[in-house]
Amino acid sequence: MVGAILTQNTNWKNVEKAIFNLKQADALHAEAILDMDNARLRELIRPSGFFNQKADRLKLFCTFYLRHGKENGLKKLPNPRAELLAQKGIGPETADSILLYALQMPVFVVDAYTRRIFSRLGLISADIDYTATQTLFMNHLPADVLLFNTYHALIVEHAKRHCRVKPDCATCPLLCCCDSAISNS
DNA sequence: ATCCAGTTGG
DNA sequence: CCAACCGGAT
Repeated sequence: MVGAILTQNTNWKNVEKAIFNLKQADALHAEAILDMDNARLRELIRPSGFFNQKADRLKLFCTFYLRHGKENGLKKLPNPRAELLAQKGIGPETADSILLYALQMPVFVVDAYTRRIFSRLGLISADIDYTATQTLFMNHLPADVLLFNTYHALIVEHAKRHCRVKPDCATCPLLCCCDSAISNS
């Protein structure tokens, strides 16, 4: 859950450093994060960028998390997703990441990579929003936690290896079925 | 449409 | 050196 918040618009490598810092400080849990003064927390999570905002968001989330009785409490809520979205600093992707990766609920996580890859392939339009993209995937896949988990991870990996902003199409495994493939380069 | 911000890989 | 980074709030 900490990772889901810290990785907002940030490279995961940087998030790992921040999480490592929290572990070293024996502070990778809600109580410790809340007990820490903000200056200290900012320093620990600094590598993940946007550290002022994220320190505040982490604390707000920890309060929310404890108020509902940690993981089990969150999972038992009538509508966990709506509760998460009501928190400042938790948007659709962060909420869904928490639902899927932390609470093991079958929710498909959409990110900028998902839309970039699939719009380039020609399977969705470029301006489709988060919810519509998510609905499309969930209407065409069985609701399976492990499948959604792996599928999203593979999308991230593919975007980093080939389907970057400046794409590397030459060695792309999806070259054959992509509308936007750049012939050479 | 802008701001938030340090880190990494090319 | 600089593009890019598993977004969200205003």
